[in-house]
Order: sequence, then structure tokens, then C-alpha cells
Amino acid sequence: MTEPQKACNPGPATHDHRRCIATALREAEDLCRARAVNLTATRRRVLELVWQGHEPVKAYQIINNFRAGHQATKPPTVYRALDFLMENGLVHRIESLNAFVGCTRPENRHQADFFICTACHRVDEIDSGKIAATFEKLARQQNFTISHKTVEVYGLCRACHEKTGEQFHA
Amino acid sequence: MTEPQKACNPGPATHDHRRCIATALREAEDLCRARAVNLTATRRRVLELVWQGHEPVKAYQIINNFRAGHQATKPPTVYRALDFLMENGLVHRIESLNAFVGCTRPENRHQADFFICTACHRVDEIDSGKIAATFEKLARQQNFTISHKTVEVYGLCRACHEKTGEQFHA
DNA sequence: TGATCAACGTTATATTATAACATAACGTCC
DNA sequence: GGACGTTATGTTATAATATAACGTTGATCA
Repeated sequence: MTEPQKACNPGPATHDHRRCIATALREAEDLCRARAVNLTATRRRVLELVWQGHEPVKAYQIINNFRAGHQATKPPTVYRALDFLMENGLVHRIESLNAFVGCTRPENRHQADFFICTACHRVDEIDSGKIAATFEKLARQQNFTISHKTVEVYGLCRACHEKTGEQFHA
Repeated sequence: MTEPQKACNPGPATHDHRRCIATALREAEDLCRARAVNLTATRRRVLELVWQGHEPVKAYQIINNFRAGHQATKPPTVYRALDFLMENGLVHRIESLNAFVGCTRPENRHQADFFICTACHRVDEIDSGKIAATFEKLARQQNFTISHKTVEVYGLCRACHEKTGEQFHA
């Protein structure tokens, strides 16, 4: 089962994705150096594979695509690297997809909420100040003390909405 | 691997859970009759097992506990029943746990958001009018068109918060 | 009566994730 | 320098979650 090397998904900002990858890797290196944690070759390679696109990537896609040089790898290696990357805020897990995406602003640690396009699969982090406030208010009403949350909102991103919109409005 | 037949989880409303189960099953029967869909013995039994408590139940717990009379059952049977129950709004899936909970108000179809207690594992549906509004507003700002969402908020329910609070406050 | 359909049974397997233990690479401290 | 600790990775096996594909049954009804 080889993976389709998917092109970067479309959108208003169709772009040179190699720069996204390069930026993500550079930021990761800087952060890890600053935090004195070890971004090993394995972890770096996994991060690179997570950043294949702005779409969620599955663990077994990473495992299958891993071979750098000629070595394959096995599940525990990749899951460990993903754990490291998540602990360090470089990658987020999308629970409802059992998949992973690169974090776009790892410099400030955060727990992220997502918009996920059901057409192109692009994932964007939601600016979640207001969401947090709304949840806190509801939680207070029933004396619930929030520790963390999973928020994954599905629908059509602007580009895909416009595209399918054309079909209906034309 | 036998499952611990867990007692109903605690809370301010410690209660006779048999009534919860009976109510859920009766409502399910009424709804299915009204909708002219078929609540078979298998589906009813799965619903009953989902309602073992107010905690999420895993598919394989259901499979292992299924034997009514003396017959066991196999994964496809249970997953199909769960699909039926979800389609009919009688059960919700908790994505971040790969588990299922009975719906407390199946009479009006809805897509639910949850508070999940990390101590007693009780799950409560969030009254989500305000949440939906908040998300819609954010979505409009970036031209995202919402279709559905996964919202699972973790923390301590009132009862558990009070319990652990005691440890810290006095 | 035989065509159709919904539900369920059965077998096999795909997909996701982790346990448990072994090894390697490196520093450090006496 | 060598015994030890620590961190990361390798290796083997298996656990846990989920579905594909196809067969059977029993009810309904033209």
C-alpha cells in the first residue's frame, strides 16, 4: 500500500509548500535548541512527513513513507517521535481522524481547536480565545472544571465553498 | 478479558440507574415505532449495554458482554447495531475515546457536544446553543461553512471537583 | 413461488496503537 | 578507564479498534 504523494491542497493561498516545510523544520530546530530538547534525525524526519501538506497525516502513512536512505522503520519508532513532537507542541493530533498535523505556531504552547475542510482536507487552527471563554462560561454554570478539550469542526473552507457554490449558483 | 461491571458513577444525583436504562429503552422503542424503524433484539441489547452507565462504553466491551442467553456475538454485529443507533440519535460516539454513550434526549435529533469527567468518567451533553453561535461567528470570519463538529471537553465534574477540592482546601 | 429486502452470521483481514525487552551511543564520576 | 546512568532507538510480538466481503435467514408481497 503505497501512499499517493498528495500535492499540497488547494486554497486561496496556493503556495510553494516547500517553504512551509522548511519554515516548520527551522522553527522546530530553534525551539528545540532553546528548550534544550533533542530533535533527533528520526524526529525531524517524522516532523517533515507530518508536514507533507496542510492535511492530517496518518501514523502508518509516516511509517510507510519513512525510509530515508534505505532504512524502513517500525510503528513504535514513529509513535514515539509523534509523542515527542506533541509534547513539544510541534504537532497536534486530530482525534476524530486518528491523524496528525503540524502546528503552525509552535512558539507559544497551546492546545488547539480546528476547522477541517471535508473537501480538500485542509486543517486550520481556530483562534480560540472566544471559544475558550464560551466553554468556561458554560462550565461554570454546571460547576465543571475544564482541563482540556478536543474541538474539531468540519465543513467547507472558503476555496472549496466557492468552488461548490459555483455549481449551485451559476 | 472480562469487563468490570462498573457501578453507576457517582455524582450529586447518585441514583437508581436501572431507571435510566429502563427509560432509555422505552424511549428508544417509542421513537423507533414512531419512525417506523426496526429496533431489533440485537439493537436493543446493544443499546442496553451502552447504557450500563453514564460513562462511555467501548465497542469491545459490548461485544464481550453481549451474550444474552448463551450466544456470543462478533464485531460486525455490534458495529452495525451501533451504526443504527447513531443514525437514529440514540447513541453518540466519543471520538477522542473511541467509545459510545447513550443519548439523553433522543427525541430531538441533534449533534452533541460533551463534558467528560476525567475522574468518574461521567459524560454530560453540553447545552450547545451558545457554542454553535460562537463557532458560526468564527467560521463566518474566515468564510468557513460548518457542517458538523466534534466537541469533547475534559475536566472534573462538580462532584469530583468537590471531592478533590477537599484534599487541597482543608 | 420466487424475487426482494432487511438484518444478521461468518470468515478474514485491515488499521491503529502499545507492551516488553534488547541494544546503542554518549556522558560522567570515581 | 570502566562501571553506570540516561536517552533514544531497534525488535518482536500482540493488543485494540474497525471493516470488507460474502453467505444465510426469514418476512413480505407481487
